[in-house]
Amino acid sequence: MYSLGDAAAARLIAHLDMDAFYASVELLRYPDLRGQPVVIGGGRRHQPVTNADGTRSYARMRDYVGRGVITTSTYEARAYGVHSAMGVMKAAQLAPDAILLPIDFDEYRRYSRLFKAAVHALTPQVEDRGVDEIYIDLTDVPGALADGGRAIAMALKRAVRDATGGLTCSIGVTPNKLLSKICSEFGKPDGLTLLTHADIPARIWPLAARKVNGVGPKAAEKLAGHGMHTVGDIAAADPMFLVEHFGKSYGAWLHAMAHGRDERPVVTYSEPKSISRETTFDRDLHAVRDRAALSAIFTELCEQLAGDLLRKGYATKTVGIKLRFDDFRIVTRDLTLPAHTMDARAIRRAAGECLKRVDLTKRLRLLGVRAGTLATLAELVAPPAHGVETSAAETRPQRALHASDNLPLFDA
DNA sequence: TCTGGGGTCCTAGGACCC
DNA sequence: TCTGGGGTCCTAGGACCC
Repeated sequence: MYSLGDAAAARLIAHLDMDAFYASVELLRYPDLRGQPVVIGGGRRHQPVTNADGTRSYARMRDYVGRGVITTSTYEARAYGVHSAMGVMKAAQLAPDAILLPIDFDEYRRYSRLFKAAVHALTPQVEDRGVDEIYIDLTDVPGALADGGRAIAMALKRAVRDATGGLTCSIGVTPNKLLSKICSEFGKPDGLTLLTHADIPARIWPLAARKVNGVGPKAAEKLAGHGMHTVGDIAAADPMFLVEHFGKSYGAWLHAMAHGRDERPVVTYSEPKSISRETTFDRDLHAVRDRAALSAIFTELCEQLAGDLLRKGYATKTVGIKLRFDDFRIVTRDLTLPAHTMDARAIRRAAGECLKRVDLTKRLRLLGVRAGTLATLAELVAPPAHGVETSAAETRPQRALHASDNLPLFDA
């Protein structure tokens, strides 16, 4: 049954964020590093070495050479000014003696499954937001509305810790996702913050606009240009002014956001919209001079993408490419096929067509291939109402693509 | 010696159809 | 011959997030 009151019904939403997740998982494996500045990132060429006497030797930041960036770091490393997305080479200038560990996504995914399973067991309404964070709808948890969610949140923190062998998380509990996401940052690590609408002026308005999920560097700069630095500044602004300068959609969102309004539901399941593979080269490559190397990389990306599609059970109808030039300019091209496919050769052929539409004078830094307009194999076999037309032949995986296949690529 | 890889959503113009 | 409007698909770019 639906009643008009439903939309306005008070909710209780949690945002759970694992503390320095990748770094914390590494500390479980290398407890001797606890308390030290540790940085995760940079690729795979700096594995720790176990010595004959059982001790371990680790790579130091100062020894790194390459184009990798920092994925995350321990709080001790952050104290040096090191932060995510910073180039490792640059970060090494700030913390040359910090330990550098390679990224091990398989291990982080394993711990991700562990903590999410623990949360699921207590509260089934969970929305995945990547490996290290989730939203949870606590509205229907018995007793939660009575204490603002404190008891269930503490139970969740305990469950996560027990399931992972000691990993901590921070939780924000508020009436919506927007506020909860902000609050999970408060009191990190191992934090718990409860907040209601009444707390917004005192606790949210003083925050820098950039702290809000959805206000990035560009928007923050533009807001600052209009004298708006804090969330409170935006809340005080005329909504018409915001719409005028930031567009109908984003302007209206800014106004609602600043007043702590957010009706987005917790979404427990969604199909992927696209799947992609991309790689940054060790050195910039030229379409003509490095034709063979580029062609081989292009082929491999298409094969990996086809493999991902097969493994996950999707076929694509829109194949796209992404290029990043040496000046960091990004260009994308895509092509919609007459029917869905998951065949590496068909994907490479389509990607090759896309490539022909790009001026390849400048050197390339990155190459990527993307599969969009996805359909599950079930949808292809039994088309839904507005049938995704295809034939069985196109859904059947075919032989692997070989670099020796003579395809018209990088024919600049 | 800056700046990874995998995503989502929005905008906007043109094609094409009714 | 002229005058509109709505809807969807395709493509390119960009902001933002983890």
